[in-house]
Amino acid sequence: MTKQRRVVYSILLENRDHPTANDVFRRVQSEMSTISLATVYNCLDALSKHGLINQVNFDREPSRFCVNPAPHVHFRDTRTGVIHDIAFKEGCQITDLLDLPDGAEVSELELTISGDLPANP
Amino acid sequence: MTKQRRVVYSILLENRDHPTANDVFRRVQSEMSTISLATVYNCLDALSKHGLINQVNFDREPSRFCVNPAPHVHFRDTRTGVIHDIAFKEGCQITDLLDLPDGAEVSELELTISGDLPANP
DNA sequence: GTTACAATTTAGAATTATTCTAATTAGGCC
DNA sequence: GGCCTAATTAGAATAATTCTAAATTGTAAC
Repeated sequence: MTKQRRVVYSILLENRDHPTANDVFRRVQSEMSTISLATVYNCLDALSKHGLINQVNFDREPSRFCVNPAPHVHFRDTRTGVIHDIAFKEGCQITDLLDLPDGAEVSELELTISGDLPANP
Repeated sequence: MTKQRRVVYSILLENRDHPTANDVFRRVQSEMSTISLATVYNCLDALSKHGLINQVNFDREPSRFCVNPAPHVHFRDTRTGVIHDIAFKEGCQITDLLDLPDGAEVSELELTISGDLPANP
């Protein structure tokens, strides 16, 4: 854990809105003006490799980053653009629903959903 | 349906190995040497918009294209790199497993899995 | 058959998220 | 302090995709 990685991580914890690397860069700059974008990428990568954060990909948009350590999927509200973390229901295993070949071992799984949420009254 | 779109589509039907736009370009070139990469992108986009094909994204790798019209997800065998189409088990709705907010309407859903398949004996 | 029009294709330039490179800096250990 | 490794930095490079403007095609009307 370097100074930069700590700052990047704390910025992510501060506002869990699934920022892009660039968003993170701008936010971190405001409290560590000498940091470079490459470092932000390095830090995000290091944090990701150590399992502290997750990289979230919607289609081919810029990657976003998520500090939620619990297993979950992502739902983008197409009206507002907000990305919500969606938990699994108690005791549910997504792979139980799939016709996976015998012996298949899942190592990574990413589920992204887009759709509409009813406007809050 | 233009000539180019027909060729792109037939190339995809011919070999369902989830090629990238570039793969498609090279294959199409062999029977229509004047086609341009931009056209391949246009065609893939048009076919995709009309629901004939699906764009498949694994992390930030180049998009791949899939002609399987049935609902399914993608499993990449990390050993061979091959991408397999995985069907849902009978009558299974992935969203049933999720704690979606009330009234959420899913319009798109992409599930990608990486893992190991046992080597075939 | 020609003309007019819109949509598509083409080639190449532009964009942009990300990665790479090489040089500098920082931190830990003797 | 000096040494060593890893991390950071700035900027260039990469690569998938999109954009632009000109050329082509196909179609429908006349």
